[in-house]
Amino acid sequence: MAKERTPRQLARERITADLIEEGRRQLAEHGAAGLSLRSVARELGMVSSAVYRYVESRDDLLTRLIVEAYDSLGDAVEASLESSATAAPADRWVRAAHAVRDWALERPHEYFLIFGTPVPGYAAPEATAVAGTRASLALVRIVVEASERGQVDRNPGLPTARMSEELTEDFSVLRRSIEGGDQLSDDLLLAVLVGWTQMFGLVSFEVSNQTRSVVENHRDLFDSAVRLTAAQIGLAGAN
Amino acid sequence: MAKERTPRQLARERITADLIEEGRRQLAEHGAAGLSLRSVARELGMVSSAVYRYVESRDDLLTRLIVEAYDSLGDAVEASLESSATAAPADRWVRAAHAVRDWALERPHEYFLIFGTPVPGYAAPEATAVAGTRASLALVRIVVEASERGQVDRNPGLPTARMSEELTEDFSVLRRSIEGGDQLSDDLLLAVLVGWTQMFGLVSFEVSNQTRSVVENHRDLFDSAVRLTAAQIGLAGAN
DNA sequence: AGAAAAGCAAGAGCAGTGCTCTCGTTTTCT
DNA sequence: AGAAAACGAGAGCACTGCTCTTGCTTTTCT
Repeated sequence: MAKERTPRQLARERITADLIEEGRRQLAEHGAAGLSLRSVARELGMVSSAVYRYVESRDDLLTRLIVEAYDSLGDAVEASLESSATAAPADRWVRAAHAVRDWALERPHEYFLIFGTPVPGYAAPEATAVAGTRASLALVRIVVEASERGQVDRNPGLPTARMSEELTEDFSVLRRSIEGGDQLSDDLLLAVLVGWTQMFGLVSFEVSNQTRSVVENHRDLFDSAVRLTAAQIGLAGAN
Repeated sequence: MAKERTPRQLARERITADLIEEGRRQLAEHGAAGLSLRSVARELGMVSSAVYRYVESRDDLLTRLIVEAYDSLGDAVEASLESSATAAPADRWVRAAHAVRDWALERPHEYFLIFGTPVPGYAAPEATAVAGTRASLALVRIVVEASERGQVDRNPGLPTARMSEELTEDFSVLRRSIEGGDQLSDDLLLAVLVGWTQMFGLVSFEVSNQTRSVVENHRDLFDSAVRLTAAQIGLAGAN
């Protein structure tokens, strides 16, 4: 019961990988709308019907590319997290945010694949749901770890907002799904969610060129913005 | 030299309007990817080549729909602004934000047309740039008017973030392009931008179902979130 | 080892798309 | 009234995703 793979299986794996690779190439160049199975087949020197042996449909290929993109983004953010393990929480937050932004600017099409318009008839399979949370979880972890080290200082001047009972109930559930989530008070959790959505909102705006008439130095704006959200969360080292 | 329109011109206007109307219908139902000129023609009982008398291309039709969407969103937010003229600034902010959210949830496809993936070969014409800023400007106006009435209270406890010289220079330019922009200090302007991107970020997440596993009561979360950003901006009436 | 089964590449074909061009017809302008 | 412009219809091109059939090869079962 060894794990020997027959030549055919090996070939299959190689061809499938080539397919995805070429798909990723075309996606990066022309965007999701410009990804064509026929063109992928052509580029790989096979006839169009042959690719259906390896990929169920165009949507299937797209789904794999989405998962890949999620993983790639997750890798980038987690790498940032590790490299900043000893830094001040606020700096960790800022650096992780920059990791997201850099990643997005480098691969706008892949970013849109994740955070843009749900492609064709959408309904992104649940497969993506797992991989999809890595980047977000990484951001949360910064706050959790900071809190555990007593490096979250929510002084009384920090603004808060009232929440409905239903929302605090939701927060209880959410907290339980986060490792070390009991570190996060309702106020803190809300601030984190706000910071989280703020960051992705700004990245989205920038990647889709929606901030072009607002500012010239996008990087500086982003830096100050996430630095501000770090302060609003109460992360130590924000000033 | 009266402005009498010939029957043909009248028919042209009517048909063009019908075309856009049917396009909007299909967009709302199937999304931008599912918008087909041939299908629009079919639905209107004309042959596919005929629509090219009224619309240059598929992208042209899409562009008109984008402009329409921008205008529709702008209308919605400005209407909210007027209806809340006498309310506390923080409440105006929250209500305007809900206007955006409600609008987006009602027409997700049109929302994505504006804030989602740049459709096909993107390069949204400059025509959209004008209409595009209305909703954002409305939010800014809330803060400007609040400031003019002395209803912005940036007490010393409010977090801030340092900015580069280039960014403050950008802010100077930006300020001049805003009516009453001299009301907005650097810190305030940054807070507004952060609140602005936060709001759209959260709406985007919700419309694209990215918050499904985070919370159940999305409306409550949104409400508390924008209420918090109102407080972070320093709008009076946030507590 | 030999037969059956499964996997595979290739081609033809279907239905759909955006878009162009031509050809009569109708409307408008001079 | 005659010239010019606008129009609807149709055919056609190049492209897409996807299916089905046809032979051939590899793997697996007996």
